This record gives sequence, structure tokens and C-alpha cells, in this order.
Amino acid sequence: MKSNADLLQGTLDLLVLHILSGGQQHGWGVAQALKDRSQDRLIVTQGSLYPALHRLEREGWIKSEWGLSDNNRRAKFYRLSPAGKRQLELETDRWRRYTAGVDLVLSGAPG
Amino acid sequence: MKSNADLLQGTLDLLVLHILSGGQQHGWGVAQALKDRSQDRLIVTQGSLYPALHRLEREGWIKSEWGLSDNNRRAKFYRLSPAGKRQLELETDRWRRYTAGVDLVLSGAPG
DNA sequence: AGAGACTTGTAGATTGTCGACATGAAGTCA
DNA sequence: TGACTTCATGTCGACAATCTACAAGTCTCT
Repeated sequence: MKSNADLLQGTLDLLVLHILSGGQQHGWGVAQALKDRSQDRLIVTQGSLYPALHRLEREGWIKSEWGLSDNNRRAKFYRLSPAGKRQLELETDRWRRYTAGVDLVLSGAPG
Repeated sequence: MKSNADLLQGTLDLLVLHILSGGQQHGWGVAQALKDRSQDRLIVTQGSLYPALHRLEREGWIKSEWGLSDNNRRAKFYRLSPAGKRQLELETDRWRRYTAGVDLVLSGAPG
């Protein structure tokens, strides 16, 4: 049974950046936000989420800081950097262009 | 500079199956069709296309047969099998659900 | 004390695309 | 005849990203 693993590829960065564009959030919270807002369509596992966050930070698109979560637990909070804001715009465009392309193919006469 | 490599991942099968749903076509023709119909948004390289076709055939979703192209050249023609038709429907649904999820996240209030 | 939810993280396996390369036939043009 | 372009199929190694499974620790509630 095929999951969404392959579809997620190339979209996760965009999604995470978008979530963080509204304010700081810790990793677990990002995953929850994605699940909730997509109405359970987008489920991101820890094995994807944390490496993704580290990758984004390595690229300089997000910055992290330790703090306390609402539940009073130690958590690492991430926020968007100026470069991350630009990257978010880039990736949003890329996504829109790409889906437009797929839609053109899928809606066009087959054959 | 990021290409569409990662976005293509998980969509290529769907796109190829869709193209073939309208009748048989050879590999090169599939790539051309994708490029043309997407108005140059979807460019599939040979290194992705041929392995994908072999994969789909291995799964039993498409069948192949050697023949002659319009240009009088030796070419392998692929057509959708009944299982491929079902798979196309599955993957189309999967794609629609996924993009719906992404759109929910992207259009919702950030933060 | 124990259970369960919250929180971060890593390692190995798997998968899929890319770029580069190799091969060859058909048609065009000088 | 020879050179070049387009059409057409294919493989190989590098690389990137996700998944599953595991490890570990904290806070709250019973």
C-alpha cells in the first residue's frame, strides 16, 4: 500500500516554512498544525520532521531557540528568518507552477 | 537551484498512466506529451522516464510491444492494462486528496 | 509508582530522480 | 559519401528525502 511519502517529497519544506511564517512554533507543534489544518490529510512522521527542521536550519531559513511549551515541557522553538521568508515565496511559486502543470495534463484530453 | 525533481516524485506514475489512458504511446512520445500539455512545466529526463516505464510494466499496470513510430523508427509502445486503469483512478484520488490538504494548509491563516 | 501524552533525536533501508554516458537508426544537406 | 540532427531506448552511479524502528527524557494525572 502506497502512502503519501512520495507526494510529500518536495512539499514538506514549503509546508513547514508556511506554518512558521505565522510565528514561532516547536517541531511537535508544526506536525500537529499540519495534521489539524489539512484535516488529517498530511501526516508527517518524526523521522521526516526533525531531519527536515535541521535541514532548514542548516540552510539558514529558520532559527531555533530552546524554551518551554504550553505543556511546560522543554521544546525547541523555530522561527522564520528573512531568507526563509524569501524561500517560502519561492517554494510557493514552484508548487503553484507545478500543480498547474499537472492539472493541465490531467484535465486535458487523454491520449 | 532547486529543480522539480522532488515534486515529480510520486506524480510521475500518475502522469504516465494518464497519458497512456488515451491510447498506446511510446516512451519518447509520453515525454513529449507531458512537456507539451503542461506547457513546458513538466520536463521528464530519460533517466527518470525509462526506469518509470519499466517499473510500471513490472507492476503489471502497462504492457509493451515493439513497433514503428510515426517517424519510421523502432519504438516500444505501451498501453494501459485493466489493473493500470484501476491504479490510475487510485493515484488520481490520492493526488486530489493530497493537493487539497496542501491547499488547506497554505490558504489557512498562518501561524 | 505507573501510565500516557508530549518532545527531541538518530540509524539503516528503501525508493526515485538526475546527469552522464552508450548505442543505433532515419532523414537532411552539402 | 560523409557529417549532423532528431528520434528512440537504455544503464549506471551519485544523491536526496522519506519511512520504520529505536532510544531517551519530561510532565501530569491517578
